[in-house]
Amino acid sequence: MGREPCIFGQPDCRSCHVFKHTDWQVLEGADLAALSDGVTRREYQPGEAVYSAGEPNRGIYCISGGALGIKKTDAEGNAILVHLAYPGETLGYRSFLQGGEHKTSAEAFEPSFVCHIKSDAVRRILGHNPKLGLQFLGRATRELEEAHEAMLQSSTLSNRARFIHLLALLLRRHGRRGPDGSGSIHLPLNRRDLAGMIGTRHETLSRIIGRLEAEGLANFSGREVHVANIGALLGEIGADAPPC
Amino acid sequence: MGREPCIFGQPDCRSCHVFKHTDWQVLEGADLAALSDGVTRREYQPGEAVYSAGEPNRGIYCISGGALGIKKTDAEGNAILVHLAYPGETLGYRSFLQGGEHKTSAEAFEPSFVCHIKSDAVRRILGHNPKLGLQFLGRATRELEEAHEAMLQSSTLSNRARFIHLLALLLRRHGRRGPDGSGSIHLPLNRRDLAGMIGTRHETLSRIIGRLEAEGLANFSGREVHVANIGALLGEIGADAPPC
DNA sequence: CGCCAGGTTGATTTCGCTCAAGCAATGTGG
DNA sequence: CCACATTGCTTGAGCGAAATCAACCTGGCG
Repeated sequence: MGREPCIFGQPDCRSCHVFKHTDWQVLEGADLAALSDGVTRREYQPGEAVYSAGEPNRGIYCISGGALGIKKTDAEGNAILVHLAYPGETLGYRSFLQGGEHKTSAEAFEPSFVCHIKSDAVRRILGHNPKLGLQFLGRATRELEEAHEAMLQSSTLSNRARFIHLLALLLRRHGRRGPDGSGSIHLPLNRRDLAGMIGTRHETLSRIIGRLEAEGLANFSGREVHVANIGALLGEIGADAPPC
Repeated sequence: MGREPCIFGQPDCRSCHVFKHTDWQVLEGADLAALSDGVTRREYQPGEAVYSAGEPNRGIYCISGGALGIKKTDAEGNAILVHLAYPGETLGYRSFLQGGEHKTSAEAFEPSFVCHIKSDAVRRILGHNPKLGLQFLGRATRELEEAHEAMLQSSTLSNRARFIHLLALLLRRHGRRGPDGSGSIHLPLNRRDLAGMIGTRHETLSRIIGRLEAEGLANFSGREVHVANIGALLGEIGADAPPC
């Protein structure tokens, strides 16, 4: 048989295991019922797109399991990864609100479960319940801050320092950390996407990884990474600054 | 005598000349009155800060005249300009919503008039009128898109191409354009800030400018710029792409 | 077996940063 | 009115980081 991309019926948001971490947690009563009525859950395999840039918006998505990447691509096909999305996050609210096409693509990095919510339902709730809009607003401002932080980093830090930052972040999210300051991780991304996250080419990333291994700071074997001393790794980037 | 930084009393938002371009345009009746009650207008001279990174948020701001720059600075003092703000725009809503300190600084580039709105007033309106929150949400998503666009550009385009983009944008906003495709502008920023907008050093920008002059694409004399053929300038960046 | 995608490595060159000096305009105090 | 500091901008030399082009390796798969 093998895997079939299963489409589930209407799950009930009230009993969803991530409900209290979502933007919808502020809803009650009729709004909550209306939400559940507009929801369909579906599984996505790695590499599969939830939506792609250029498509018209068809509603909003909410992640209930897995990990997704939000990519932006230019006319020449260069792609950067602008965000990693995890369970509880809302996707596609931007194009939903601006009423146009998706400007980014959302792609599963692991087998993921994503709920689709009908436009009508969201629009109706947004129109009379200020709380939901404020939740979205909070999400948007946090993402904006993340983007500004990335802009600052990309113009002040070296590629090497940015990659170390990224690695530390992925270790926190996806990794297993030992009590001795070590950590292991199965990377959810291939080298190209990893390079896209720090705004460089995959060849350059390959060299950076080679250097980190030579210095004994980390072991890479395909997507498996082992870091003996996370503190030493992070010390690297502090030491990048002038010893003033 | 000379100029004194004048603080005006409470202007009436309903009669403000930019009112219909602001986020507040959706307010009516009592909300509008409450807004006007919470407002103070004040003039800022070039270089003066409306708020600075690290300060606690004390309310939000609305620009009624001039031009401001939103800067983000890191620990080493490197600064980038993340946004140019014009009349009608709302400032400081991010830290206001997240309840913390300002993560960016807002600085006048021209003599500017900015209204301050008391936190209480905004919080009260946001709590019961969904429309205002949705306006803010729209603003946040547009800024987010702008930030993502900048991230993509900074990792795919050369400094030269980014500067040409910026120049074209400033020409649209601040410049006078002739019917023959020419354009003139008095730059609202010094070289350092200009460099900060494209994520490079001022020396590098200076060289880029020198090259553009040598190629006859633009004339720079201090902050005065004249472009003979905007089309040719923009053609440059299209031509940067491989002639495939 | 050949093909292909993902990854590594090498050689070369371009780009932009750093450090440093120089220059013009402006302001300041004696 | 002159010596002097200050600020904003430009220029030069040298260097290092990273992009580019290209070859090559590896494991999976029809």
